[in-house]
Amino acid sequence: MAPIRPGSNMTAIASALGVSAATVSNALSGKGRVSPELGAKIRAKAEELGYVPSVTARALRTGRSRVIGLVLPDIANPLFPQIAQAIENAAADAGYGVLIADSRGDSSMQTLAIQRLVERQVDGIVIVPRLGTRIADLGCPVAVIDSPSTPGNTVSSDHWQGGQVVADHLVGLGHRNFVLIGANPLSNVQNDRIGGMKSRLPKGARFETIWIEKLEALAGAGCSLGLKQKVELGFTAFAATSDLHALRALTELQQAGIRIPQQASVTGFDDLVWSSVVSPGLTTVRQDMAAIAEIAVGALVGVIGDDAAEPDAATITVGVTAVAKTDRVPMTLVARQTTASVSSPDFSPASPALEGNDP
Amino acid sequence: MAPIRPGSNMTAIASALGVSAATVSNALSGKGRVSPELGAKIRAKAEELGYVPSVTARALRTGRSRVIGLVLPDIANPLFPQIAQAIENAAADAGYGVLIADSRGDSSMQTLAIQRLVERQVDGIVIVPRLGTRIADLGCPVAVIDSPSTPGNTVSSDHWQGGQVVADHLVGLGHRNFVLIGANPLSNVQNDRIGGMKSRLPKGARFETIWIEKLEALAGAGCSLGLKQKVELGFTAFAATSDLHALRALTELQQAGIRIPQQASVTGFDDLVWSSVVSPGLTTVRQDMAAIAEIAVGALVGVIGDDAAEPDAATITVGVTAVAKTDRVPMTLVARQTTASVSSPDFSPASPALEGNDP
DNA sequence: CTGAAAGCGCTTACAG
DNA sequence: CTGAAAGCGCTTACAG
Repeated sequence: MAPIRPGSNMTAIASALGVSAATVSNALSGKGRVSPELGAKIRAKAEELGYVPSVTARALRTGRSRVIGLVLPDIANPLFPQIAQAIENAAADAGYGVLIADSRGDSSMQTLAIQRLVERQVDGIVIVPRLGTRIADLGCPVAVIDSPSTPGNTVSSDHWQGGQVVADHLVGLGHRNFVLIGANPLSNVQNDRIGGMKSRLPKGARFETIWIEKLEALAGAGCSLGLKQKVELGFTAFAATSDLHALRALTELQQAGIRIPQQASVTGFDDLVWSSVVSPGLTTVRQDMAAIAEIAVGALVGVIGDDAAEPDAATITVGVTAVAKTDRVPMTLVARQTTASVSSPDFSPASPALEGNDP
Repeated sequence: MAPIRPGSNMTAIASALGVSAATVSNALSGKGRVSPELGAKIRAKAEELGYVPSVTARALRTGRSRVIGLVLPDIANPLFPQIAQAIENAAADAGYGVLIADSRGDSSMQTLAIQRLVERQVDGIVIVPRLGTRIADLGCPVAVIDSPSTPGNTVSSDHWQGGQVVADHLVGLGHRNFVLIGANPLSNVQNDRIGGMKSRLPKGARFETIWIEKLEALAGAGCSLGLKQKVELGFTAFAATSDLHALRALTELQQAGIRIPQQASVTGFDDLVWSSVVSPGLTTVRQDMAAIAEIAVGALVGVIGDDAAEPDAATITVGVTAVAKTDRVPMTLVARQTTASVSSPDFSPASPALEGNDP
């Protein structure tokens, strides 16, 4: 097969104009000094010939590919579209392409997926690490998106604050009896969210936390989280650490004949696609992915730098973590269940007011 | 910044062994004839030095980047994770990387996103086209994933057959009164799915089709599809062309106090993440994304070819469509609502049996 | 079987 | 301000 790219290269422009390729390069990059007139002529000719620079040649020469990699623990994660979109946008704005990696759901494949990226000579990698994973030195700059509670430098939403926002909203609706629903007690993100929620529950509020790791396992008939019983026990607010769990709670409650939001409120996190589609809509908290992506990509680009690759093997930079400090990006409430018929803001259940049964 | 990659290149191996770079290249690629002993020595030394080939240099020399692009109309599409994962896997198996493109939700940006990909010299592009979009000649091989009903060469699930599978399932449960729910009457995919469903409704069955394009608009309080009334009119099966619409139907029915699956069955399409999480689970139809991705990537790789780029400008290949024929990949039912209390398989509604009120 | 040479398209010191 | 030269790391005819 013939080459895909149009035939025009710097040499073509140079010879068409009787100048050198170096001058064309200088004119087009604006780096070397070129007379205004010649510069204009060169740019015009480039335009005329439909010149498209060869990123490949540039990469070979400069040692920078202008591509970053994106790694998620599980590409099937419902948050992936939001993240990928934000990263791609931020990268494109910075002149970078985004190569994706998938570990095929297998934890042990994650390293291989990252390695494939490195072999493709990405200039840096954005990683949303698998739960509990420490990212090894990759030999290239890395930006980690994770909870601020995670050791090491990360960019992240302020999940704790997000939890507070949800709790404030629920408390404002009059709720005093909370069921907090999490997926994994080892997740820093989820612990932050739950911690933030708890921190805003008023004196006398009652809460209970349930962790449900394998949500799909409940799909079988008869399986349930027992949420109906919680309602019978006087719980009225069901606050999940993810929209997926909130969806489970919503449908299970509805299935049990509980009216939402009249008898109970359900909230989630992340404003995933279905939260605006279910009836009633899910109150949730949205991450500012654009801001997170900008910080992550910006940090990466900063470390990658603009200087050319000097073949100075002695100073090979290994395992740079690009994000220099822990950035916390605020989250915003998306309230879709704005009413609730909780008896009164001062309502206390018949059972003694507990500070919770949590460990 | 110093170059990221380890210092070892072919020249390093060559000089360490006192041979030429050409021989190293031949030994490592297995293309030129090299004596078995020398070949082994070279491979050992490469291993020892931690040699990683420069994809950049190879790309510059061969004219092929070994990267393909992936373009979806809307990266926020809930099917995106499934597709991206499948394409990435198929591409990795074929030795290709995957660069993503995003049009930022803006239809007019799609062309720009594709152009960015082309400028990065991808060897080919996999496109899931925006509704009604014809893909212009891109100057590089393209594989289109779309409905088989779409003009031109495409790879696709057999959406019609998928519709039949759903209908067969519902009919088998005893349903005779169907509400078909689609998102967009202009979508070939959805028309195929609905067409397939209709084709399997038995004589005397009644059906009605409703199209609901802006699902999110329903999130507001009071908005509804009026599904409760449908139940009152005797409809028992609600079959949507997407899990997102099915989710809306499920929650709206539950919200209205209808018991699922006792009083009505709800089915969707695509086995999106929440279909196994809601209560009760959604019966749905799964696409074989792995097979589709393999066909798409395989076709692309076939067109890209193994031959080197001869600078034969006269035969620049423009707008190749890589997929040579319309492939139809069968879909499989995922039944999660396996019971229904429809009076009897021969039950006919009081109202006259219609062939449907559809145009 | 092995090597010397050219070249993919660009950028970057270094001269002029 | 402009150009000649070298080189990023590889592959591919072509000689030997």
